[in-house]
Amino acid sequence: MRASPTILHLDMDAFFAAVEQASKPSLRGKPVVVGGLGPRGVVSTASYEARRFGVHSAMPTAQARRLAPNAAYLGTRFGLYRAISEVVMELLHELSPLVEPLSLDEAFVDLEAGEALGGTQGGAEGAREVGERLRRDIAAATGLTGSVGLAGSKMLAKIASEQAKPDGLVLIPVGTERDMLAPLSVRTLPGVGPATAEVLRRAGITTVGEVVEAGEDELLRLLGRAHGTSVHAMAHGIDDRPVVAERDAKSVSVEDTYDVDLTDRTRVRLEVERLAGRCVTRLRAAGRSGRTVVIKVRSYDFSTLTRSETLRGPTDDPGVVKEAALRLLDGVDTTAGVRLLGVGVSGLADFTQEDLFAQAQAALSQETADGGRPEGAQSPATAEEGPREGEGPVRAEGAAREPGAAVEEPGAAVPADRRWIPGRDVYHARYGRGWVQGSGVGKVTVRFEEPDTPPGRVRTFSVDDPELAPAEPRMLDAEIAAVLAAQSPAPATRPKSRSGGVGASPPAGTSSP
DNA sequence: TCTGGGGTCCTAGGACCC
DNA sequence: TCTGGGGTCCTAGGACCC
Repeated sequence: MRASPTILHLDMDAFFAAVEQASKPSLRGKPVVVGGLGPRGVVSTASYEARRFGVHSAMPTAQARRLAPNAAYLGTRFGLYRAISEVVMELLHELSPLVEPLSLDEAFVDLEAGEALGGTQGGAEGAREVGERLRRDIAAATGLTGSVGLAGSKMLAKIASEQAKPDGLVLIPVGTERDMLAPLSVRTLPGVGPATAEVLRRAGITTVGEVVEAGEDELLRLLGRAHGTSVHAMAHGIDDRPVVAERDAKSVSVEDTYDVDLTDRTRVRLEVERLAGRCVTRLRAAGRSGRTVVIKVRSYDFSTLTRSETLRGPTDDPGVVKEAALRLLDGVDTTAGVRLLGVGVSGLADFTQEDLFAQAQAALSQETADGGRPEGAQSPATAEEGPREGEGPVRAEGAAREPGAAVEEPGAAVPADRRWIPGRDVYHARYGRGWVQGSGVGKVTVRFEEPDTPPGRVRTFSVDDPELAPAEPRMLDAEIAAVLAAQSPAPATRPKSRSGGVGASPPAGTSSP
């Protein structure tokens, strides 16, 4: 605990939903729900208007639709959120070099490590001024609101920003934290989720004050060594965790939940291969390699198991990871039906240039020897495959394509850029820019408006109207536009025009020779 | 009303080693 | 002579977070 409230926590308000409202004038002030739109989708973010109906994050979208049938339901657009997040994070870096992002919309800043407080200031009022200025700068740059918490520790700064929501700032003066914490629910403490809260509740502990009263011995008995110690300290307002700028990822994983349970073993194997390919694509994009391959299988009844295998050395070879994943799958019974499959790699190491070069050489020579693509070679189709933002994986069993068929034979399924996901930006040759409001039975409904126009009107077209095409997101701010332009073409900004659709170039080294 | 996707950290048992 | 004992790696599962 430091002497001044110099740890800042920023939390953007209903971030994904707020971005959608900023880019869609007709949705401002209206209930908006962003998340998975399929039959098994869940809510990522609900706007404050939608929360009034009881809709919240992690709720099944089907349940949200019953609670708020008139809300706008939109798929996620991570490329756009990432671009805006980058601009916000840059503003944080102007305060201090010590910025710890927790997600796209949340970060800690250690103000003591920066210049923002100035030489003589440094006290509570200096920190408050920095926080208020930050909120103004964020609003000016993005049109969005964020809430700021300031305190002498991470935990308290985060509690403060929660109390500040929406669109506010709360500073917890150093020295007042114990009294402030005492009446709060144990769920307020970081690391206390549903399971821990239930253990504590059965022991008659529901508030932070009661945790303090229980004493450390009792907590250790109830929660075990590591957890008990941590909960005990947090309840006393003791939290010395430093703000840590950049941490290397320790694992990379990819998973898909299927709209309909998979039972066909061939299809299950095919999906595991595709997931392994996508996982390695991300691994290589990060310049990493990994030694342990993990698969995850969630059954029809939601029971979940993992199987892992540690290789003799780290790899970023898709063939090696696919083989390992399939080997692991061999030991799993999937006949009753699986709803989710996942593939991950952990035990990450940095791959050197030499390693990459040696691997490319090996792959090349093996290909020559085989007279074909080595199993390890990344096929363009595999790199290109995978669900776009806001949609689930391939719809249902039976829709399986041959591996590699996606690019060469786009007719095999509805092409990604012809699936009209609600919320996506589109361009119509006659009516201009707009966004997909809904689609079904061969029709797509588009609202023609842009961030800087008045609310627009709606028109309906055939889903294969040749004059209608997907469009890149557009935001007013020049800086956000620049970030968007820089990241395009990139997988995150899919979909785009058909000619550019193949432009999601795999990272260097993964394209086929 | 059935429950996403991407992560992190912790625990616990068995293998293996000295 | 039924049991050492500590350290490390691997595997599986679970809680938690956004």
